[in-house]
Amino acid sequence: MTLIEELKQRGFIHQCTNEKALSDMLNSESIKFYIGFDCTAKSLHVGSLIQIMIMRLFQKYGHHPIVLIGKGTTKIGDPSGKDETRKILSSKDIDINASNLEKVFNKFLNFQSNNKAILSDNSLWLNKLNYINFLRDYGKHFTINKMLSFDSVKIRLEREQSLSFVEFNYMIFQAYDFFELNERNECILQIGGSDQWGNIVNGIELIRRSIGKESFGLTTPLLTNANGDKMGKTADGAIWLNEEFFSSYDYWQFWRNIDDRDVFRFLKLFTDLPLDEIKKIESDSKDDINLAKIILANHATTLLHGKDAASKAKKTAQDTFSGNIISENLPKISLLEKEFKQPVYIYDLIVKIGFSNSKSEARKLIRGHGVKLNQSVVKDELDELLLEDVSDNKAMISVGKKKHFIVEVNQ
RNA sequence: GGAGGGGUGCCCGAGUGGUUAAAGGGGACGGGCUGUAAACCCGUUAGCUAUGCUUACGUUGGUUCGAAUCCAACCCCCUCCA
Repeated sequence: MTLIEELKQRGFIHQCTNEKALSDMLNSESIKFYIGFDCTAKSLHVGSLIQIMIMRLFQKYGHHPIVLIGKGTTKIGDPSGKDETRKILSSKDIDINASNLEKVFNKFLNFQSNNKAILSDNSLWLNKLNYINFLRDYGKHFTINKMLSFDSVKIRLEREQSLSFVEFNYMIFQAYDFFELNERNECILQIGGSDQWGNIVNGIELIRRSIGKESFGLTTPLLTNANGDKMGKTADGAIWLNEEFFSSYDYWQFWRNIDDRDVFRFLKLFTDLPLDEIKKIESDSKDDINLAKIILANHATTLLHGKDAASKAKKTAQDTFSGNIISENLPKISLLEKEFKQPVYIYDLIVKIGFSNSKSEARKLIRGHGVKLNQSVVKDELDELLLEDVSDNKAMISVGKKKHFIVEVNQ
């Protein structure tokens, strides 16, 4: 099977420029390609995972991924998919975010092999641009007429929301990134989400117009779940990929709880399992789709957090959902016995562990019968945790059906 | 610089002097049903030292017994003109 065939069967391709020529090239030589990641957030989230997985697959077929960290473009802010101006981040925050991103790429890509992945950063060239020279050399290749026709711009204008000149320039810089990578690293392909199509095509055209070379673009579908919602965001926030912001257990749970209709699509996108094996899983799990969800959760978690974390998460889930076993791996609060001289309010503990943002919220949860102490519903919002609730030094408090934590009491 | 329109809770959006912590919708969370699913039904959706108190309708000040609502100044956004 060729790379393009596998990409298609797994559902990675949304649009592609000159597919025939690209496909021939991918089959005959090892190429360099890039995907850009801005560092506007403290971590990547699941929404970027499809981009990471496609890089992984390309690398498996012998191609060189270039991970372009957008330290330069982050200073501007991509208007695509945003209906309001982004906050301007300080250089320090950008650096912190960038290093968090790098940690994740290290898990998915190989930075050592022959066709090793390369990390690049567009502030290398963007920071030293000279405005006049830049406009003369590259600005002439862009027409306002065309720029105005881009969705990212059109939507802002239609909604009568302001689009600053700074943001308006984003697409030019992204096009220029491609040009620079083409010059520096012979990068001939840019991949991105479907919302990046316009920006990618701009880069291809800039390369063609300024130096007459052909380059390629490929977009992945915008990842939505079966309800059509953008993937990766929940009320608590995004499904972060860095463990310090989103635990491996929660990550496992995220995949375990995926919509039925998404399971096999996601197995193809987010695991390394061969396609025929996925087909087999599909027929094996006809009677119990939850088996397939567990496989998905195991594999997706293994890729990001490792095998141990995945099996630990699985075990924790089995323990907590199947019975009364209190799993060791749940989040924990430690208290001393003498602290029980003062009332230990259950709502306070819920806030402490981070399952609720305020005491009021925690109390409302209790009022709505959403909180359990050792499997039985807490009836009064002012109920305290008492020493007699603690057996074997432990008590378990549950918020909803899925969030649990342990209170450990020591002498 | 001129003329006009606008800024309401997580988001959209109603409200033009009084039981308005603010209709309605969306989202999210909790409960029920289930399979840790979807759909559906119900509830919650500012904070706190909690049956009361404190914040809240761009900002600041004013009028009033009482303001998201009226007045003034300022800030920001949009449209048109220069």
